[in-house]
Amino acid sequence: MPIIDEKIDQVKRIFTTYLGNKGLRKTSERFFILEEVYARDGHFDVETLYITMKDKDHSVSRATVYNTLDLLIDCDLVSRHQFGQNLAEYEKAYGYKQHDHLLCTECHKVVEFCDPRVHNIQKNVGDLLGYEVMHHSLILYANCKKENCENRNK
Amino acid sequence: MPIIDEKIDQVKRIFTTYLGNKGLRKTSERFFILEEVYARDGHFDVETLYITMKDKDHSVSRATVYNTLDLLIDCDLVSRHQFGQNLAEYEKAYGYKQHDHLLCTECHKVVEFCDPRVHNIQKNVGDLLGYEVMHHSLILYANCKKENCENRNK
DNA sequence: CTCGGTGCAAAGCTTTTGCATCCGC
DNA sequence: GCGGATGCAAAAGCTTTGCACCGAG
Repeated sequence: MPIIDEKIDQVKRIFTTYLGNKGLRKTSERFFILEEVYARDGHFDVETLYITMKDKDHSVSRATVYNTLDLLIDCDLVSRHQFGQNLAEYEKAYGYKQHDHLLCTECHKVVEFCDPRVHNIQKNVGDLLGYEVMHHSLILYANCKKENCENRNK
Repeated sequence: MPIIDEKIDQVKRIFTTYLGNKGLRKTSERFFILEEVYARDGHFDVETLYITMKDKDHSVSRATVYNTLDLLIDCDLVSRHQFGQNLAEYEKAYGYKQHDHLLCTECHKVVEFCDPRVHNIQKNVGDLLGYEVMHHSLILYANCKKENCENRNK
């Protein structure tokens, strides 16, 4: 059996357990949304997910999408990013390396990177201030140089 | 003359120069907004600034507030933060130490902190990926422990 | 059978836009 | 006086909410 199938099964088990522990119902809509999220690569917004599911005959309401994504975030299966000013972007989170984002302010390209020092800072600052840091958001705003940016001034 | 007065004069000179260089007009509204921003401590949102100015008989339109804040951000006199999902918060930036934020997810308190390693990461990652990083946003999401948090479950 | 979940549409909120008027240069 | 800036209100866009109906437990 391909690794990808194992992963989605594992994720479904985690979600099932989470729903059980919280006394929440295991509705088909919630699992359709989970499947669609994990079938995607990279970032997506609510509207895109909503349209895709409608096209696939797994239609759910926008309200249910928002509600379910909140649940998935709560059990760490999904992460939310606020790149722009008014549009939340989401991303599957289980089994993928923790990473941060660099945004090009010229062409709006998003590059993912990973630096272990971020985690150290998170830990140290938490200890210093007397907080337990659960997670973080680090965004670098940058200008691409000409040769790196096929979309410049797009 | 108090230091505070020197600072606002300095900031006004910077803004005047910026507007001059860009060929933008030096309107009274723009300087009223600059004054009000620098009279404030900590974070504020557009609506609060708008209401305060209306109460002080320096009434300007919301559109002008948004427009002017964008200019002030462009010349590094103001910084914008996206803490919540739908509300941008702003802060004066000139002459204040660069810092990042820790948010308590229990009581929504915001704590500022400063860690020099963040700047190193910004520089290193930029060099590695071939970007020039202009600025960054780092937010730590944390849980306060009981004794640190007078607002718990507020 | 109960009550939480869903769907739909309307409402809410922040931010942007269009257009007539105003004023810095 | 010209063209950019402002003010106002309407529009836009994402997210939340209210309510009737449905279906998991």
